[in-house]
Amino acid sequence: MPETIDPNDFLPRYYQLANILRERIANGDFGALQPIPAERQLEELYSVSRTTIRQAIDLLVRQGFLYREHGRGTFVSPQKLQKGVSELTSFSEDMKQRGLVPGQKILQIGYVPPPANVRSRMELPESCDQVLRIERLRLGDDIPMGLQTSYYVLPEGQTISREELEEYGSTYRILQEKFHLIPTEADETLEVTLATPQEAALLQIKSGSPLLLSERTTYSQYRRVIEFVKIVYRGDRYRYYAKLTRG
Amino acid sequence: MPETIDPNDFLPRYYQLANILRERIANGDFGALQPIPAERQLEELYSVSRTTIRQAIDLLVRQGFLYREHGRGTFVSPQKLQKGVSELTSFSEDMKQRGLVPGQKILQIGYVPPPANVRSRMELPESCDQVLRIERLRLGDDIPMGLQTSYYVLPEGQTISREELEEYGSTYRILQEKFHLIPTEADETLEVTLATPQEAALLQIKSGSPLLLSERTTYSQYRRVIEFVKIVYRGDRYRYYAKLTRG
DNA sequence: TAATCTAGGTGGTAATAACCACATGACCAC
DNA sequence: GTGGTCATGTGGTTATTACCACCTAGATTA
Repeated sequence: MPETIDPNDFLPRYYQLANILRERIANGDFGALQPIPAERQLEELYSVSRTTIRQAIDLLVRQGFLYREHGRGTFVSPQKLQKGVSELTSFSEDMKQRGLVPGQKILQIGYVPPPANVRSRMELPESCDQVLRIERLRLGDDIPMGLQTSYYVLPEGQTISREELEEYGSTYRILQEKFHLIPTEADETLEVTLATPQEAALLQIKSGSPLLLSERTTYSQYRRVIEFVKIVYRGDRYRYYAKLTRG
Repeated sequence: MPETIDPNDFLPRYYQLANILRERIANGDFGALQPIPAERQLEELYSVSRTTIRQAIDLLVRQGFLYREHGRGTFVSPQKLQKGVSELTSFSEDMKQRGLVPGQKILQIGYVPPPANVRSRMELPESCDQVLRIERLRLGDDIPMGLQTSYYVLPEGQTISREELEEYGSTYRILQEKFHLIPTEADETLEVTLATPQEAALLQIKSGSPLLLSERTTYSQYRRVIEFVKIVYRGDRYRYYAKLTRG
């Protein structure tokens, strides 16, 4: 990890600086609740303008690593707040963040005519009569965590095979590496349901057990819908985290 | 609503401009998916620098009203995305956003020694042996939506009376107007539970019905814990919304 | 006709300069 | 002591200028 800023790097300077500072926070160079150097000192330290310094700090503040106090300084957030505001993550990333090994068992994969609710949530035109549907049992440390049904509209003539899915593990990786589609934004709803006998059997719980139902529409960098994902999580194994801000 | 920027206003110019633009979006001056004027045009229109324009737009992008496309322009988000990213709201604000009239029935209010989980979530020191506990039935359009238990540590010698609570309606209003404490950030967890007989009776549902359990620790502008709130929502009446972002 | 180039638009990044608002601590007057 | 004042350091706001990266449409060319 370089500790200086390279003006010729393909990454913008404020982004490089944010990475450097994030690294230094992780290293413990700056302790929790302690101030980082003042903006005008950082100017000298890294030989960039205050504009750039502030852009980097803005980024880290939004990501929850730092907070500012007018007239006092910029400080390192306590550990537990260093999670990022409602970060969009795949199931695999989510599991890793929780310290579990993500896993999956593919139940079904194939093309289907989109159900009405899926059509509506994905803003599909009338003309679209086929979507890719993937149904998977999702595991954390090999224990069933949830049942996931996801729908995709892929670029003309493209598809995802069962083999690819097994190889990559994460659909987000396939979307990015094969189709160059970057999940950028999502709308998610959470509610409560009870397990149907089928769900219960797959999740290894009693029928009628409470489940946390998540439905998410994900958008690409082009503001197009990429996927619609429904996951029912085991109520006894899954807890949802959010960080909220105001102003 | 003024449509020009007053340099002498106590609000910063970028903030005034954000308000003006948000208003114009709401008015339909700029249609969904349509571009707003280019940054260099806005400079002329409102006689402020591009720095200020970009700060205002940044704000509206973070709040979900606009999105940018490099080389093309800045566009108005489709309606459903105009919700703001994981905004920290009080129960009352939440209900209003859903188009319901918030209500409450105060069940209990008084000082108690903090339970262990509350002590831990509020990061209370050993020495703190009394916290204000408020238990309320929360209503939306006069129908029970959830059961809320909240805990507060207030400034020395200060308190909240039942009468104040009934008058103000929202504890967030009391915190801001009486104590000048602004809820700024919160950590929230969501999980599933089943209604106890007591909860069921109050919420007018069957015992054992599924509930959505939210636990939230709220921080003030000084990064101090203000409150810890536990709400159990009726599973059949409440759905949680979140907007997630990446990068 | 179709592919290519190019001018001019858009947002993105960056440096520089100035001044404002808030917090703090040293100092002084009472 | 106590309280006010003020210098100084911090982040907050704003203007100006410049150039880069990307997109689009119209002109140009094969």
